[in-house]
Formats: sequence, C-alpha cells, structure tokens
Amino acid sequence: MTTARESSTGRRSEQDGPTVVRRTGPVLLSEVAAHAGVSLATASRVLSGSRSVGEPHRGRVLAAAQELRYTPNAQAQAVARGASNVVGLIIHDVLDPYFSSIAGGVMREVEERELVVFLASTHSDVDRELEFVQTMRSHRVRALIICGSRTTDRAHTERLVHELEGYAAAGGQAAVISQDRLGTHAVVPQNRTGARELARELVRLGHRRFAVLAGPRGLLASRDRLTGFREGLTAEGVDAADLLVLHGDFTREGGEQLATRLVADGSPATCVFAVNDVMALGALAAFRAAGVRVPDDVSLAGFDDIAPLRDVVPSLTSVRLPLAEMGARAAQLALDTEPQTPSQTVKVDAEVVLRGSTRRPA
Amino acid sequence: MTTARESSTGRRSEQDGPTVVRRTGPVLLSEVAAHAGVSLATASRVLSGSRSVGEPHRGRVLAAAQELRYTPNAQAQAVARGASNVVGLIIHDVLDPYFSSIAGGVMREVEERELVVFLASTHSDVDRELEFVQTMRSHRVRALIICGSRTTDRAHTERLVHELEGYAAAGGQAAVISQDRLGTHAVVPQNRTGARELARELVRLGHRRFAVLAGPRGLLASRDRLTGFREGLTAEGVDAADLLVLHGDFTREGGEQLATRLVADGSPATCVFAVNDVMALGALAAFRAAGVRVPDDVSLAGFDDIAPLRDVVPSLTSVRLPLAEMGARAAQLALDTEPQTPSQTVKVDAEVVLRGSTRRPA
DNA sequence: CGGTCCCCGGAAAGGGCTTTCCGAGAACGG
DNA sequence: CCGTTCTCGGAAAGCCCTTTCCGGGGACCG
Repeated sequence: MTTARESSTGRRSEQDGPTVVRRTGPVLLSEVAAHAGVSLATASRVLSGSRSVGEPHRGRVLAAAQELRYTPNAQAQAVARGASNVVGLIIHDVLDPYFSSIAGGVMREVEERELVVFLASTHSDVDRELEFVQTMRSHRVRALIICGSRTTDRAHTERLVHELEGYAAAGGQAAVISQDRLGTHAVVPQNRTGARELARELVRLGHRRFAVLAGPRGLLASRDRLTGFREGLTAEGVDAADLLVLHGDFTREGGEQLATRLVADGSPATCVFAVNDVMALGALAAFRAAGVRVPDDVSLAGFDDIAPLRDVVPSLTSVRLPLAEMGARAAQLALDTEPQTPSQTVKVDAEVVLRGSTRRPA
Repeated sequence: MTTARESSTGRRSEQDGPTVVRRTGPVLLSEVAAHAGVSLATASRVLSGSRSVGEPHRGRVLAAAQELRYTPNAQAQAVARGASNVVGLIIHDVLDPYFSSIAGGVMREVEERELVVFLASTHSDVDRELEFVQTMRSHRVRALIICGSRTTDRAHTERLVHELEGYAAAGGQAAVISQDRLGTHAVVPQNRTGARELARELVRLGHRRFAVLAGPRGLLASRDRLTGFREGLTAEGVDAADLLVLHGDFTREGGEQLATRLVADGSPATCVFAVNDVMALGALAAFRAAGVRVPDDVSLAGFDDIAPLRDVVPSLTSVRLPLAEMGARAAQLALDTEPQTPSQTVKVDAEVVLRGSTRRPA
C-alpha cells in the first residue's frame, strides 16, 4: 500500500529524472519537518499552534509546509487527539424539501464550528438507518443528528434506542428531530397545537366536513397532528367522530393516491388536511388531475410550510415550522451540551399560515 | 484526555460498585482481544476478515465483540490502511433542488459502495469552496465531487484548479459537475444543444421576440445555454442580434428581479427564457405579482427541469437534465477510474420538455 | 556570580488500528 | 518416519499524528 518514499530534500538535489515531481500520496508532517530542518514535534507544534515555537523555527516550518503543500491528515489527528471533528446527520431523503431544509439548518450550525458533516439518507429503510448509526459511530462522529425514522415498527425503534445508547456510552452526543423518548436530546415541533389552531381556523372559515390525509399509523408526528386537529374541531363545536382519516406514508405519491381515493369515493368533505406538505402537494396534483378545483371545490391545507410551497397555485395553507431552526437547534443540543447531561427536549412553535388553498366553502 | 481504563475482564470480577458499567469512550480492539483471550492481531483479523482464523478463536472474538458492542474506529483504520472510505461532496446549497437532486444521485452511488459522504455547501462563497477542498483533502477523502462554484472570477478558478491539482497529487480523485477545464473528470450537460433545441421549438410555436434571463456573465453553463439559444434562433431564421439578455445570478430572487425589470421596462418579448429553472420560478412569481399572465401574456421557459416544477401552475416548459444521473456519473468517474488516468469528460443529454407555460403568442 | 525559573527543542511514548514477519504445530507426501 | 508445505497465532513494526517528558540554555534575581 505504502509506496516507497524518498526524502524529498534528498531526492530533489539528485538528477534522476525530469524536474516534475510526480509523487503519489500526501505530504507527511515528517517531510515538512525534515524540509524545515526541525524535529517532528516542532513542526507539529507550529502547525497546530499547540505550543509557542521560537521565530526562526516557526517561520521555516510554515514556509516548508507551504512549499510542500502540506495538508494535515485529519484522520490521524483525530486518532491522536482522541476526538474527531465530524458530525453525523441521518435524514430520510435529500430530495424531500422538509429534510433538506432541516439539513440546511444543521449544516449552517456545523460549519460555523468548523466541523464537517457526514450525510446519510435512509430512504425510509429502517435497516439502513441502523446501519448508518453504526457507521457514524464507527467514524466517531462527535455528534449525531437523526431526522429520519418514519417507522412505526416498535422493534426497530427499540433497536434504534439500543444503538443510540451504545453511541452515547461510547461518548457520543445525539439529537433527534421530531421524535421522542429515544433517550437523546430531541427537537419536536408543537404538532398538536399547530394542528389544533389550524382546525379552528378552518372551522371558522365555515368548514364542517373534513378529511385528513394522515401519515403512517402510530407515527408520532402524524398522530399528534391528527390529535391536535381533532381537538381543534371539538373546541369549535364540530363533531370529530365522523372525521374521515386516510393513512398514507408522508410521500407525494401517497398524498396523490389518498386524494384520488377521496375523489373516487365521492367524499363529502369540503376541506382536506394533509398532515404534511409533501402529501398536500401530491393531493393538489391529484385533485387537479381529477378536475377538482382547489379551493373552489375543496379546500386543502398542509403542514410544515416547506419551501416549494411558495410557487404553488393556489398557494397552500399550511402550518409553518421553522425547519432550518429545528435543524440548528438539534445541532446545538448535540454540540453544545455537556456529555452526561440529562437529555433535553426542545419544543418549537408551529404557526398557522392561511393562504389561497383554503376558503369559505360554497 | 484518555481516561484511566481498567481491563474489563479484570474489573468485572471485582465488586466495586453496581453492575452498571458506565464507561465513557468506545470499546477498544485490545479489550475485545483480551475478553476473547486472543492477541490483538487475531482479533483484528477476525473482525476485518483479512486472513482466515481458526474456528475456536474466531467464534470467541466474534462473541466478545458482540458482547462488548465493539465498533471499530474507522479513523484509525483509515490511518492504518492508508485509505479512507469517505467521499467528499461540495455543492452550492442543499436547499436548491438542482443541487439536492445531484446530491441524491451522488449519494446513491456512494452508499452502494458502502462509503460515506462528507457534505459541504458553499453558499456561493468562493473562499468557502476553496476551504472545503482543503478540508476534504485533509480528511483524505478518496474522491471529491464538486458541483458548486458559480464563480466567474478567473483568479478563483485558478486557485481552485491549483487546489485540485494538489488534491490529485496527494492521490485523490476529483470530478466536477457542469464545469470544464479544471483538469479533473467532469460531467457536463449538453447545455448548448439543449438550449438550441428549445429555441427552435419556441420559434416554431410562433415566437419572434425573446428575452433571456441569463446567469452570471462568463459562467460556463449560462454562456453555453445562451449561445445555444442564439444558435437555435438563427437556425430558425430569427435574428438573434436584438435578443434581450439580462444577467442574473441563478437564484430565485435574481429571477424575480430580472422579470420585474422586464415588466417595468415594457419589454416587447413574447417569450422569456430563464437559463435555469430556479430563476424561471422567480420570474413566474414576479410575473404573477405584476399581473402578467403566463402563458397568455408571455411564455416562459426554464432549464434543468428541477423536481418542484411539477407542482407549478402553469407547468413550466424546461430542458430536462438527468440531475441524479449526473451526480451518479460524477461519482462513478471519481470512484471507478484508475488514478493517474487522463481525466474524462462525460456529456449528458438535455431534452426539451414543452409544457403549459409556453404557447403560441397571441 | 550562583541559583531559580522559564522558554523552547527534541526524543519518545502514546492513539487505535493493520500487517508483516516469524515460528510452532499440523498435514501431507514420499 | 522425515522433510516439506500449510495453516494460524502472536509479537512487533508501522500508519501519521499529538503530547508528555526532559534537558539545555537563557533571563532574571539576589
């Protein structure tokens, strides 16, 4: 693996080929030290600034490093220091705007601290999620942020908790987003109150018959939003008992299918609430395809207020979540909290944003 | 830094506290070896499968690793092996669907090979871009994929090339997307032919007066698309000389501003071509705000065919680029090519997709 | 001018792993 | 039954750094 390597100082002076120094493999600290005529320790100290070094030497090391284009080996540094400067981020899918917004927030926070992020996307595959936690742990990421798991599988959740315990025991800090009771720091949106407020607004608009495009049964976010929505209806005196709830999977296709079914079944609902925007977009497309006009024939509301919403016509009513903030908060929790501290849960506000997709029913 | 650590086998047998082993820091291979009663070398061989190990030992190592929840230190492995299993990906912005689609393609390819990806986003900051190349290099990423730099600054490009040369000299493989002549592998879309075809289609629709919302002057992608567009016009017998070209920055806001200016100036164009979809979306919003109907008052076409386009009304005519493929191809180039091979440039096709935002002028 | 302290350079001991090298025993062939 | 070849364990050398530990000057003080 290691190719034969000659001292660059020695090599250069001999004439054993063209001047083009075609070397393979990075420059080593020892070479810099040799080039500068100082010891390895001195070179290390100059470059990492761990201790003051006298000017004559200092200058020469710096010059040598520059000339040789030395780049420290971060992996070796991590090993030697016993601490890495990378953060792991596990999300569901980069293409989903919900996740990419969160990822953006995380990355901002991470980059501010001069750290780097490992990104992994699970694509809803629970096994991949577990594998990634392993991988991240193996890379000794100093913090791990998880915003993926949309599983309702109890066994999987337990395995995840187990993995996270292992990670924590190994000295890592973890934070999850939009999940709970995982024994880690958590950032959870006020799903319930957000949905409750939304329901109230919708009732105030005059709606009485609703359909909900929910997420997977038993999934925290979906369940909370559904519960909140029901509470809101009840609070406004609408009977939540005959609320039509269809369970989907949080994806666009899911939203499309659900909405199509709604249309096919001749649902009497005057207002449809999709528990996340991605499904709402799918529903919007399905309605359009079926010739159902939004909001004329049916009102439509989503949740999350993802970025692409702004270009949709009609603009979609939603419940705004500060996605980037959520990512940032999670990163802060994982990075700025002392290890061994009891885990914290940060709640973030959700705010109803009424837009063109909802209006008073005909 | 290193906390005092006692041999776990020895420790456990004594009764010096509750059974709960609260240790901080990861389990070491040496501990696994001790626990299994074998040498470090044997444990390493079993776990990495680098050489066959007799059954009695093999089983015990595996059992010990499992019981102790050992996770190898990937950083140390990388140092020892002299090769890391991480890939660097530098993009402009995770939130921009153009980049996240590409990132998705890269990640698919990377994860297929059981590697992990470092993601960095430059946010258009050229200095950050250079820094990130450094960082990636420092982490000894085995491949580096860059899809960022939207700079037109010659000096910066030179520095980038310089950095990339350094990276290559250190044994790394790099691939860039939508850039050229950087001395690395490259994946470039057929910007020119795509735009040319688009222009021809638009002329065939009956348009004669066009405005182009271009990107930064001198940026490859923008320039090529503009050139191609001109060629298409000429080919169809439309004089490209009086083509109105406004230069923007590829962002949504830029598109909005440009379109607003267009409206304010009372442009006679019946068709507007935004050289990327993100600007096209901005323009669409601006037109809508200004009461200009698309496509009734003006036709609008974009380029890239980014994902959120499907939810826009009217659906946007664009030139489809296989973004995920492009990312995947770049990853392949960087990962599957022998080092020291002359760099390849892969061209990917661009295909015009006519949709509702363009129609015959009134 | 002797003693103390401090500054700074180098040797060497790590950090957690892989891999080479060696040697002991088993298996095998003649 | 002996020599050869294999197989497989362990010791130890490496991978590229950081950091501790020392020791040799100088500065500074009395």
